[in-house]
Amino acid sequence: MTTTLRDRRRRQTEQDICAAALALFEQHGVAGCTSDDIAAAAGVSSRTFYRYAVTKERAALLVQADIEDAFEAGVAALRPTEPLLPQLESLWTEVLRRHENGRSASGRQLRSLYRLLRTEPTLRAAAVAVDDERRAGFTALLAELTGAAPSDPTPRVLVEVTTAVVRAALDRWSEAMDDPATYGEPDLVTLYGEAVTAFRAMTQP
Amino acid sequence: MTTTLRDRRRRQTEQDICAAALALFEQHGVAGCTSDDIAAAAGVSSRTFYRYAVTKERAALLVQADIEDAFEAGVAALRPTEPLLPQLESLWTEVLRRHENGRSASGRQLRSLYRLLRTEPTLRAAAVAVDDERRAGFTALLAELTGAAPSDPTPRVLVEVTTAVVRAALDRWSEAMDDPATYGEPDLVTLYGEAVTAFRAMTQP
DNA sequence: GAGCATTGTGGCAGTGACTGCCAACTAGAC
DNA sequence: GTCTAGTTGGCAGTCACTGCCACAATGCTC
Repeated sequence: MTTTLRDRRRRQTEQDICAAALALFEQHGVAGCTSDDIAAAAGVSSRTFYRYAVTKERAALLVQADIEDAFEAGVAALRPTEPLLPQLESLWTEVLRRHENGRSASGRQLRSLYRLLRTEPTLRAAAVAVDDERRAGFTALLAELTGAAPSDPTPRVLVEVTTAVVRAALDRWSEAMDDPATYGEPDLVTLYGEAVTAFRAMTQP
Repeated sequence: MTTTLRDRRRRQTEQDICAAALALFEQHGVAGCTSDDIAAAAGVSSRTFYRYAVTKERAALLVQADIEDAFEAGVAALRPTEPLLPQLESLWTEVLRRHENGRSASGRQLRSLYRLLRTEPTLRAAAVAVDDERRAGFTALLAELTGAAPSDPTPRVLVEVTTAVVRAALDRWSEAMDDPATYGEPDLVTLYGEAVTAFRAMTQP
């Protein structure tokens, strides 16, 4: 067993905190509950709540850490000599498909989160902030992988643009949950595919 | 005179607050000064400081409001029937050129801000949050302008992608200021041009 | 399985960011 | 001049977050 007891505990309390935050945010709104409330609901002291969550809002964002970890791992496994844009696009497709499962617990939590993002500006602010941090990591990784010169804009543009398309898809996903009339059954992978198509259409007229 | 005295006062204190925030952030770091400090330096009470700045960090971000206002105005003046991507790209070029002036006061403040963004994570978090808010506005405007269906991903993708390229350029700009050895004389418009070139290269292999 | 090193946890006190409320003021309209 | 609406300042209060320290649990080693 490579995972020690401490590791498992750690992951467990992390999940507890995240679940508690999502539940309370949904029930009372972000402004309607305190960090102490979340900590208590997760069965943990206020102090350790902050050790895990760093910020009240970020507690709810822990669900998507897995996704971004998966993407980062995928970036490390790219083939730097072949065209990167299509590789990154199919990597995103793969990652999104694997995590969007509406039947798994984390899949449902992910939906909760993105529903909340539409109505909770402070939560959204936190989300874009962590997103930005992660992007910096992706960019550094990609730059190292391709051996690009530090002044070469390519890695940055690549990361910024591909994540921009993903963001467009995620925003539509959020919207679709509150408004199923306009969209049909909202399926994240499909929405991402449509965003990629729109992207292609606009770059090749 | 269409601008009333109140308007002028308002703009003045806004600039005072912004200038004070930038100065203190540069001198003592964001964590090294309180919102009261900034308010006092701007000659205003703590209460009205928050009325203008909303957030301690956002005080410094008021400099770039002009730029985003200019871009938004430009979006409203686009020709919806012609290809939008090149229009948006030249709009950004235009807007950046007009505001990057290193000799004007606001131009120097803009540089200060972007230098700070590299070293101050909380400031950067606030910056990406306001950026996100503005993008939502751009997207809504563009959607209305083109008369796209609400389920059409095109406006969103368009805004996300074009701003993504700008962000890549701005990040390199920040970096260039602290490291003039790697880059030559950092010129924002040039950097943006290079980012656009990289973008083209990666979409048309 | 006892003892030691490492890591995780809780409690507490303190700082400071932000808000609601109200009272005083000031520009603008007539 | 006066009335109205927008603007400001001063509290007082809440709550997010942090540093510090004592204590507990885990993992390692013999």
